Amino acid sequence: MEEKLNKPYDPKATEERIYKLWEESGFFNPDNLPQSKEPFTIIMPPVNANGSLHAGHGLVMTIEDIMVRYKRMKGFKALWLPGLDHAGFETQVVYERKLEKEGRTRFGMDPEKLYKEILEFTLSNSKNIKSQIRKMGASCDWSREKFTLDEDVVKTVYQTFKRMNEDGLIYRGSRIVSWCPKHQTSLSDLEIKDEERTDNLYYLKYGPFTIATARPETKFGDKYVVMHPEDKRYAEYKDGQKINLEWINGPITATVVKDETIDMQFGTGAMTITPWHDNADFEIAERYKLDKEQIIDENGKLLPIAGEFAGLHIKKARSLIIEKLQNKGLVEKTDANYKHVVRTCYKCGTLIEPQIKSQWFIKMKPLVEPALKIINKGEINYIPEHYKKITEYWLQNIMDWNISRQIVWGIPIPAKICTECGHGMADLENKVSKCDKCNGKVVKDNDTFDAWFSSGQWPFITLGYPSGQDFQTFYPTDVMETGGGLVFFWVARMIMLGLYVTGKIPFKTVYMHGMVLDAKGQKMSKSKGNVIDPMVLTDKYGTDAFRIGMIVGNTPGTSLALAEDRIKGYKNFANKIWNAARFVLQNTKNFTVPENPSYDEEDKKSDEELTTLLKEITKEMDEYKFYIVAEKLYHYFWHTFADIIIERSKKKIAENKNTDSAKTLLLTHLITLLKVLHPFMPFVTEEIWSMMPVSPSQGGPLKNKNLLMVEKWPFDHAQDL
RNA sequence: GCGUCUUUAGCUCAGUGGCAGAGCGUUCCGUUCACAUCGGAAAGGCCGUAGGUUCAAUCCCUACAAGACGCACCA
Repeated sequence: MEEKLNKPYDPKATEERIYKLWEESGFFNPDNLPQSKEPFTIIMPPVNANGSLHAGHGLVMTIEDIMVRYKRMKGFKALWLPGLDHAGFETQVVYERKLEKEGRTRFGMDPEKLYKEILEFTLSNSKNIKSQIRKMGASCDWSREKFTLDEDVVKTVYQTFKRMNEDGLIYRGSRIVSWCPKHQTSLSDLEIKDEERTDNLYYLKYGPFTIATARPETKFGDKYVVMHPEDKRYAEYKDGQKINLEWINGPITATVVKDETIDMQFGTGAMTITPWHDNADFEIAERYKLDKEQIIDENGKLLPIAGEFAGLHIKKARSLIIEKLQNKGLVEKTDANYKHVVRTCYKCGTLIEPQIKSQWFIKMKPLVEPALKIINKGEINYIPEHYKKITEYWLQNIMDWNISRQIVWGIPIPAKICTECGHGMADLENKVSKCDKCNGKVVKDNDTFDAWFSSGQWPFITLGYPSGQDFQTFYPTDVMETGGGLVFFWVARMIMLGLYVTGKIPFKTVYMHGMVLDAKGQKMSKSKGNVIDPMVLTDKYGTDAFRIGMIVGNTPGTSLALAEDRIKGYKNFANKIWNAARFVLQNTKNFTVPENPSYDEEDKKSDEELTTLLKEITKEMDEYKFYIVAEKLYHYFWHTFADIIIERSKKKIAENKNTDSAKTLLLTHLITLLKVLHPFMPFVTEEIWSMMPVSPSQGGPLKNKNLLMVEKWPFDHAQDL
């Protein structure tokens, strides 16, 4: 044992061996925990299987591991269920880039072949991810690991789809969706990035009106001119009035529409609408049952309605159209400094082209109401609290959810579509062969589900809903810990779907961590080149240093500037613990802690101080205030235990005065501190623990020894009462 | 435009209705004795601005400013 206690602590010689020890012990699996009482459950946010762990994952793994290790030591039947995410669109985009590099493209590829290739790609990457999760020290139960495309996951998702369909919560509708012309799929609001741009705003003559537009290339089919009913400038024009006028490709007849949503202050207060390619215009057209016409195809090219411009890409067409309008004398003026926000694909930056598409939608209202009710009642504890307000605000303004994606990498939607009337029917067993509305021919729906639809069901799916034993034992789960950015897209949806499917909340507490930024407080991004790889840091400073460095002072919901120096400082701390332990062990050889230890006065005081600390931090652990516990432990260990208690003991040992008191205090303090530090710095503490002598015949310091990870947390509030 | 958060030491951040805290960094001193990945000491802050509540405000309230993030169909 002594040979192992070399001078500096060496994480590289330790971590892999210790993790193996834990894993082989079986204690990651709550079924194997000794004397466990109530369950404590965390479902790991499924990690994108296609890449590597990033700094944010490092924080996730650390926080969740702290929670689960703490509860395990407190005697709970602690389950942390790991998962991997096929990450539908994300992964497909990564794979498409790979194809591009190889000079291939997914378009025209056999979908089955493409799916197989992506699956292979994902599975080979997932090994990497899993070893990185292990590297972080995550004490999750690998025997319960789930992948978002596992057979039973798909089965449950289908059941939910079917049930929602039967309950009338799902409809297939021709609605305007956000279409990425590059990736050839519709996207959810999450997958869209707003970008501020300065463009030309053209003032065009439209008969007696002047209309302002930034997108003249969409205007071919515009035959409605809309204005506010109270706009005095246009009082002479009546709702429904027809006006003949000269337009881009010749004379047309326009119809006047009066609508209150028009902003009289903007432009000229009059506008024409393009319902097929604009959300607002679509809404207006829906309200008044106006015609809708497609102008731009799925690739971003103009359709025959554009006349001589047909087949041109809209990017090229704009200037040509303006040129023609100018020649016709229809351009009144151009404002070159028009600042506005455009919507782009968050992956490729391509301008989103709204299109009307037939897709599956979920009616959100009936799902929102019960969710709002329970959130309002405070049945879900939000940390930090203001996320509750944010959630309520969002839920009150929610729109129906488009769950269809035109990509292969995902769970296929089990449905048939009528080729004649467009009606869609859920078809889990592949039995539907005729349209149940018009008796027409049907084809299989080729779309896949939005990955959030399945991950929104994650807490109960992973636990084997509806009949699994785990579902009975571990659901509702205790904590959902994830990034603040996912509060709507994932957390709110899990609450709604959890309530809908199981009738119960999916988790009692939502813990949201902030973003991990670079040392200067900038968002990390590949293009900026400021991405910090957690694996580089753990390799350099050790996982324990990385973990506690991510935690100290990092309050929930607040972003964290990750400076390397910060981690470096905690490497020194790991070493400090190591050396203090060496001192204690070397100086207490052949010493036995007496049954009823008696301390001298100052040692007694120190012993009481530790109890006070334990009381405080246990309360703070229960309140999820890890940032303060970590700091207190750091401080106490270094500046009280090492600087005061150890220094004091040196004198006593040298003078051979009150040595029993000193040695007892050293050992009991070390044992206790190792335990409470363990959730934060599991490797170094477990390693030292393995070297603590067991002397059963002499009654101490440890009568028998388990792994530190399943030792009892040294303070219990219940005893305190 | 709406919403949420932030503003405290050079940097990153805790914190409390009653002389302002930590880590890192800086300066000075110290190498046998667990650890130089160390020890000892020190410097350093009108707690964003302006009002208000209070015996007392960095903390509570109001306005403003700056920044971050989220939401939104302004053509």
